[in-house]
Amino acid sequence: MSQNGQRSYTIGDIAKELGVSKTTISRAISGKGRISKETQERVRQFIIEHNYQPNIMAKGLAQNKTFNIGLAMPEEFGIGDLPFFQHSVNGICQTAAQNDYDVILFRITSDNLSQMKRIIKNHKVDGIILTRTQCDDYPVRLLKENGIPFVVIGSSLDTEVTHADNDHISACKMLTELLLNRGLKHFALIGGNMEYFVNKSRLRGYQMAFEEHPGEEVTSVTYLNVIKEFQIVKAVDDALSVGTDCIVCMDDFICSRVVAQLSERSVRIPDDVSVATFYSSMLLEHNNPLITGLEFDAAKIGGIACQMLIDILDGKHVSDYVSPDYRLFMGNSVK
Amino acid sequence: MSQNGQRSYTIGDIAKELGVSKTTISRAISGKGRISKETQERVRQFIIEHNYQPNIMAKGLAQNKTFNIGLAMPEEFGIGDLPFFQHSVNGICQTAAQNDYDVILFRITSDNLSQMKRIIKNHKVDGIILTRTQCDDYPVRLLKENGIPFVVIGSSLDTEVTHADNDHISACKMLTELLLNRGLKHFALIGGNMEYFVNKSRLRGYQMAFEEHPGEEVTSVTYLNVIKEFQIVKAVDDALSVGTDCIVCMDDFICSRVVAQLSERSVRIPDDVSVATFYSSMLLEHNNPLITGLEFDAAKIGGIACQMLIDILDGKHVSDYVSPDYRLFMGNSVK
DNA sequence: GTGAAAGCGCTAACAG
DNA sequence: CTGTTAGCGCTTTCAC
Repeated sequence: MSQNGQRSYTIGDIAKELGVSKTTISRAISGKGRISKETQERVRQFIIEHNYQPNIMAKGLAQNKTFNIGLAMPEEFGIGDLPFFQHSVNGICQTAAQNDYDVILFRITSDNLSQMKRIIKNHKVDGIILTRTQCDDYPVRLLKENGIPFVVIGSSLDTEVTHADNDHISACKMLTELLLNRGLKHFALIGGNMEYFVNKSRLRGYQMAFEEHPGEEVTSVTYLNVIKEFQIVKAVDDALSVGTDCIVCMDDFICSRVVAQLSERSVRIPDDVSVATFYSSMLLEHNNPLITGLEFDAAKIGGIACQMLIDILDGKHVSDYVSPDYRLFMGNSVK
Repeated sequence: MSQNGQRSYTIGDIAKELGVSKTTISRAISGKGRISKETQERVRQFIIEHNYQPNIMAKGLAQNKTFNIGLAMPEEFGIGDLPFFQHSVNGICQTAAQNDYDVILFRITSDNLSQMKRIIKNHKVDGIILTRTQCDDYPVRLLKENGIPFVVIGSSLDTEVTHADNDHISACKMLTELLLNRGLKHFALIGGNMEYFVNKSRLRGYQMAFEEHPGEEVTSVTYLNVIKEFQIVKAVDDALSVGTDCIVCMDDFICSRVVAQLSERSVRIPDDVSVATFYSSMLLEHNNPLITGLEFDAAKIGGIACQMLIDILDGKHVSDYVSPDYRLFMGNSVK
C-alpha cells in the first residue's frame, strides 16, 4: 500500500499486466542477466508511466542489504566542529542519494556506543562512516569485531582502516612557509586537543616548515591542549609577553577566541601581531580584519568518503584518499 | 548471516531449539496474542542468552513498516542555525532510539525536494520531521498529498499540521518587558528574514510588551529582513544615529554581528547602549560582556517532536505542543 | 495456549 | 532470452 491509499505496483502486478514473469521484470529493472532490448524497453515504459517504485524492504530482505549507511555524529561538539560536520553531511547525503542509499544518523560519544550497537544488531545499515575520530578509537574496534564495513573521515595510524582526509600536513606546512617568507620571526602556535590526529598532523606540517628553514633566527613557542577559555587567555598573554609577532591558531574556534582576546587588549592585527589559522570556517568569515587561513572542502571529502564506502560494499578495492584540494585564503591579518 | 560470519538466529532457529513453532516465538517477542507465561519466559531467556536480534527488514516487509523516521535538514543554513539544528538532532535521535526507530537524514531546499521524494517513493520512512520551516511550505503540501505522517518543529498558521515549538511570543514579550522595566527608553529591534514564522512570533512578543506599557515615553524603531552584513551595518548606524539606548536582536547571528559592529565603533556595552537577544546560543557564549538573552532547549523540543511523530504512527491522537520551557540568561549587556 | 500455512515483494538458482 | 521454483525472516489469519 502506498501511503495515500492507492496500492502501489509490485513486480507481480507488472508481470501480469505485461504478460511475462516476475523474474523478467526483476531482470529488466536490475539489468542483470540476459534480457531482450525489447522487453526491457516495454518494462521501462510501464514503470515510468505507472510510477512504479520497488519496495526496498523486500529487496533488502532478499539480498540481505539495507541500502542505508550509518553516519556517526559526535555528540560532544564545540561550535567549531559544526560547520565541518554539517558540510560533510551535505556531501555524504548527496553522494548516498546518487547511489540510491540513505543516511542513518546516530549519536556517538567516546564512552557510549549504545546507539551504534543498536544499529548494528538491528541490521539497519550496510556500512558506517565515522568522522573526526580520536587517535585511540574504541568505535573502530567494535566495527572491526563485528565485521561492519566502514570508512573514516580523518586520519589515524591504523593501516587497516580506510581513510578519507585532507592533506593537513602539506597545507599547514605551506601556510607556515608563507608566514616565514613574509619575514615573521617570532611564532606562537596555539593548538587544541592533541588526542585528535588532525592536530598532530597540523603540528607536523608546522614543524616541517621550520625544519626546512635552517639557519634563520626565528623562534617558536607552542601551546598545545589549549581547550578552556582560561587556557587561551593564558596562551595569548604568554605569547605577547615573549614578543611574538605571529600567532598561528590550529583551528577556527581557537582563532576566534584569540582574536577576541587581542581585541580586548587593544593589540592591533596585523600591525602589532599577525594572525593565521590552520582551519578557517564560517566562524571567522565576518571577522575584521579577515583572517588568513586554510580552507577545506568538507562537502567534497564527505562525498568521497561516502563513495569509498559504497565501493567497499560493492566489493571493490579502495585505498586511502588524501585530498590535495585545499585553498589558502589570504585575508589581511598577516603583515 | 551476521556480518562477522556466524549466522545469526532467526525465529525459526529458536523455534527448533525450543521445540515450539515460529508463531509462538513471534508471539512471545511481540507480546501479542495469547501465550503462557512459562513459554514466554523460556523464549525471553533464550533470546538474551544467545543475543538474538530480530531482522528489521523481514519485520518491516511483513508489517509494511520501516521503523525509520525521516529528518529534513535545511541545506541552506547560516552558522546561527547550526547549534539549534544540531541540538534538535540530538534529542530526536535519542527519542527515536528509545522507541527502536532510526533517523534517516536528508537534505531539503526550498526549490529542491528530490531527496524527500526519493525517500517517500522508496518507502524508506514511516514519517517525517520537518524543521524550521518557512511560512509558505511546499514540503508540507507534498507530504499531505502523499499522506505521509509528519510533524513540524516550529510553527505556522496551518492548523492541519502538528507542531512542536517553543513559546517564542511569551519569551520575547517577557524579555522586552524586562528591558522596559529597566528604564530603557529608545529601542531598536533588528531582525532577519521575516518569511520565517519564528521571526513573526518574536516580533509579536516584542510588540505585545509595548502595547501593555502605555503612556510611556518610549520609542522603538525596527529593522526587519536584515540578512546581509551591509544591512546589519546600516541598521546599527541608523539605530545609533537616532539615539537608541537598547538594541534588541532577533537571533544569535544578528546579535554577534551587532556586537562586532559596536566594538568597531568603540561603542561600549552596556554603558553606551544595552544589547539583548531573542535567541542565545553557543555563538555568543564567549562574548565579553555576556549577552542577556533567551535560551531554549532545542534537544528537548526535538525529542518531543519525535515522540509526537511516533505517537501519530501508533495511531494515537496528538495535538500541538508549545513548550513553556525557556530561560532568560542574565548577562551584563543590559544597563 | 499453540501450530500450520500463507504471504509481504523481491532475488536467485536452475531449467528450458 | 524467459519462466519455475524456492526462499529471505517475520507476521498473521485460521484452525485445533
